[in-house]
Amino acid sequence: MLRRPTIKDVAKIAGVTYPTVSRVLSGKPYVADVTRERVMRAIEDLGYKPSAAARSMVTQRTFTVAMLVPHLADANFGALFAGAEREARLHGYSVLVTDYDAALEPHGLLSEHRVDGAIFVEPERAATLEPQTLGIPSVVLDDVPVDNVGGGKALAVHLHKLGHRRVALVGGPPDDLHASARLEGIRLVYADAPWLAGDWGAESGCHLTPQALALGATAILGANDFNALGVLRALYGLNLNVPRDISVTGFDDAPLARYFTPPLTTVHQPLEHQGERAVRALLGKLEGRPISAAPTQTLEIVIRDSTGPPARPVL
Amino acid sequence: MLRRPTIKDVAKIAGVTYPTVSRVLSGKPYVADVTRERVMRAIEDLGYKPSAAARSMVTQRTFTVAMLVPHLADANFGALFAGAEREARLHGYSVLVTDYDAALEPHGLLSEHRVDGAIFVEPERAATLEPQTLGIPSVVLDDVPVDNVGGGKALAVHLHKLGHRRVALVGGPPDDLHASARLEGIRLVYADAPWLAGDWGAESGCHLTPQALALGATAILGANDFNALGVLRALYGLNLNVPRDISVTGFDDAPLARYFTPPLTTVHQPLEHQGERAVRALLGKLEGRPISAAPTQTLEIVIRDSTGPPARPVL
DNA sequence: AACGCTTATCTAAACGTTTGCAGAACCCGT
DNA sequence: ACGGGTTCTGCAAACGTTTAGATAAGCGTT
Repeated sequence: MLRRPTIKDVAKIAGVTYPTVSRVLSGKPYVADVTRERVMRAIEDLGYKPSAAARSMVTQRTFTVAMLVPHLADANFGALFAGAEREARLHGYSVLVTDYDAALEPHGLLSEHRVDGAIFVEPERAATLEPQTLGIPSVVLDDVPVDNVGGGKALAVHLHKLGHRRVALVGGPPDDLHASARLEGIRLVYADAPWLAGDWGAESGCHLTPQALALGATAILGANDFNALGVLRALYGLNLNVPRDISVTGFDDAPLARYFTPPLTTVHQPLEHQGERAVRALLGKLEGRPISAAPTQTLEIVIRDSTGPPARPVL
Repeated sequence: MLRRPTIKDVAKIAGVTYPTVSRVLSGKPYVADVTRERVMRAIEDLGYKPSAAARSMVTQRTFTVAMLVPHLADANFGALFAGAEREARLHGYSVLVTDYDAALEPHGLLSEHRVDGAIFVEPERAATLEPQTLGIPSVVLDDVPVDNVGGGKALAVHLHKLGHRRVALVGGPPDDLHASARLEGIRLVYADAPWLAGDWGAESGCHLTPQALALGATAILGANDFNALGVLRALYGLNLNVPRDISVTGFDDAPLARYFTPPLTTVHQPLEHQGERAVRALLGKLEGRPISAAPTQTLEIVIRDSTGPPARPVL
């Protein structure tokens, strides 16, 4: 197998010197049309592909940004990525996804200048990484604020109107900002609503449900949709009907939430949009543009079948 | 902001020439202990980080492989990635995830020699990309064969033992190999089982359910867990109880499947293991090692609450 | 017919590494 | 004291680009 063709090979068969090829490739002005065409043909004929390494060697840019998630395994970030990807591509950048551990490895993305910047999807680790330690610009997804408080409140208002007098928040890590904000919103309506914290998984919602019931809640709010799924599962096990006996809500409006049994009342998170905005913020930093503080994004409630009036106490 | 430190800066303050630094960095022999230490200290002091671009410029390697999924959005590949990542790291490689479109872009990963090889998670596009077009070694996840037929059969056997006489497969793209293999397994038991094809999403399972019922099925097999979730949703809407009125099964054992209502009987897919094996196969190709054909992996059925004896026709 | 302008191309340096080869210093047996 | 290993370090070329600056050619003015 022979060496891959380089810009010089192209130059030779096009009958020009290699910087000219470079000019053609990067669409610089001052190239005669006929030359450009000859070069293009040569590129085509040889199947030439530029070398990103060589390019970024001299430009000191990779035109790539990393999107870092805590654990790739719990990847509910699909739409988020889609938005980020689209926005990035629009500006000539590409996006890579990895998890924190892999990226921070000695040979990882972040340690070797392989990306121009990074987006941390969960603040978790980012907070502990001061920018100078990191060596590259970064944004945290939360730099694009969403109104978790408002979302929590909307859910609470909905339940209150239905007649619920006692509700509980279930799931979400105890020190998590998102979860806390959601709780805050709920407490705007139910001042003393208890919070049974856990993590973001279904398991958490599942095993905390009995406690929520013991506290007399007639509606259980999952801190996110997966927590809610766990709650649904637990109630099914307890032979309780949703929403007749108990109402349940989620948060995020995961694509699957509308297919839960019953379809879940939740708060829609515009993930795609957030992805876009995170990329815009990062590219802004990269190109030294002034970054205008993003306005807080309001969240819409989605009412499905998992909420209803509380069960009348049997007289 | 000053220039990032290079190997030369390190050399200068360590009082050696830069190739020596290079030797230290790559752990080459023939470096005096005291020199090595001085260099290490200099690296530390300067916060020097090697430049991946420069390195791969000369080595012609990036020590990175790409994992390509059709659409990042439907990312149920969590465990798969985790396995791949671990195996890759073990061999000094890192793994990046993107989707086909992004990777094949003019400036994408694959077009610019930014990765040494690629893993295609779904054969879909891979088939249309001959290796020479691609320019880099690649493997398709299916090169690591799993026994879809056996899995389908196991499910069918389970249902048959329970007493079901008529079942239907719902979901999965009509020309998909996995889906077809699963059907094949099912037909080993139910020779004339109908297949209502669609795609891999919940929606597909949802809207095909009425047809399955019309065909007289007492058990509906989702082509994957998401299809099954859709089926569950549709049955809920029809006021049918699972498993009392109808049995439902999935395929893949997604992490969430145990939390469905009711918890889903399905076939466990050892995704993590598959990820590992795909990486091993790819690295084998990369390093010119002979690749031993992987033995087909058998799949285990997981019985939960969504299957039971068929409803007796009301006499 | 010499002059400046614009347009097109070339020359050469630079980017930060790795690596083959050539010295230099040292230790060993003679 | 001397050749012959070792062990360490320096020198220089190479990897494939981009880009600033120099040069050349064409053309309309004077």
